Amino acid sequence: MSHEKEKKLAQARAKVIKALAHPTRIFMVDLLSREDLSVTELTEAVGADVSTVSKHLSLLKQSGILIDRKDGNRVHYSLVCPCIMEFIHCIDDVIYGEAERGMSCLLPKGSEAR
Amino acid sequence: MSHEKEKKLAQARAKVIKALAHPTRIFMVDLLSREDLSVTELTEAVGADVSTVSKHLSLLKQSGILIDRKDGNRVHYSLVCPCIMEFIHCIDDVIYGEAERGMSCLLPKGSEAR
DNA sequence: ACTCTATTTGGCATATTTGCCAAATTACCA
DNA sequence: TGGTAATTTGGCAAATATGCCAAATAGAGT
Repeated sequence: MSHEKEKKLAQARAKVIKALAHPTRIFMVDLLSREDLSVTELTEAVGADVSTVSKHLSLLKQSGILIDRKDGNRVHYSLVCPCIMEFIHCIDDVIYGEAERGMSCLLPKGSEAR
Repeated sequence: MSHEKEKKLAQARAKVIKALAHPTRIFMVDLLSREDLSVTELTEAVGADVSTVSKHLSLLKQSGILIDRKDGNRVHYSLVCPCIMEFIHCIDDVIYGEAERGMSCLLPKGSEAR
């Protein structure tokens, strides 16, 4: 069976994308794209239990999306790669497409018809 | 508690990203970024049960990522928005960053927060 | 040492997701 | 009309993910 290499790649990609696949985690990434924040600050913004937020952050860190930095008592998280937000804006294109059914992103691929 | 608007957005984003958060589905999207394929063709490439593949495709369609087109007996799926692959390539940057811990996505475009 | 505050971890009950089988559906063709 | 290939759907058991509580850990200041 071919495609073995592509399948491995897909697995690695899935691991990262899964880490983003949660409303709270996306929200936090969005916030962190503007400024670094501590767990407490994120917890307030999110409005969930601290332990829950901590686990979300841990997941995002393990996936290579965030890094943490100790600052005395606190831990600040920040985006490793700002391109994540570009990525997410691309998702927004899909959302628009869903709503308007006209077309969404950059180029029509020549396969509309509907 | 503010951020209500951003949270709604995060929810919409999560719906789309969740649809991508599976190795098989990413693999299929990758294949479809090169050419449209039928369910049978995708099933062969993926190596899972047809019903499983069909359900994956249905999910991707419902999320606005794919559209289907009937062709006689068959159904061909294709990417609605090619930008999805950019998104995925950005994910690759994160994967590299994970492996090399050096730096990854030295941005091709004007980025750096926004 | 004791006390806060901040963060992480363990445990667990409750959702959600996944993937296979079998059965239903749809379209083509003889 | 019957037969066959292509696709979807229903159902269900097994695997994962989620979120809260309680308990553990870490740092700063007294």
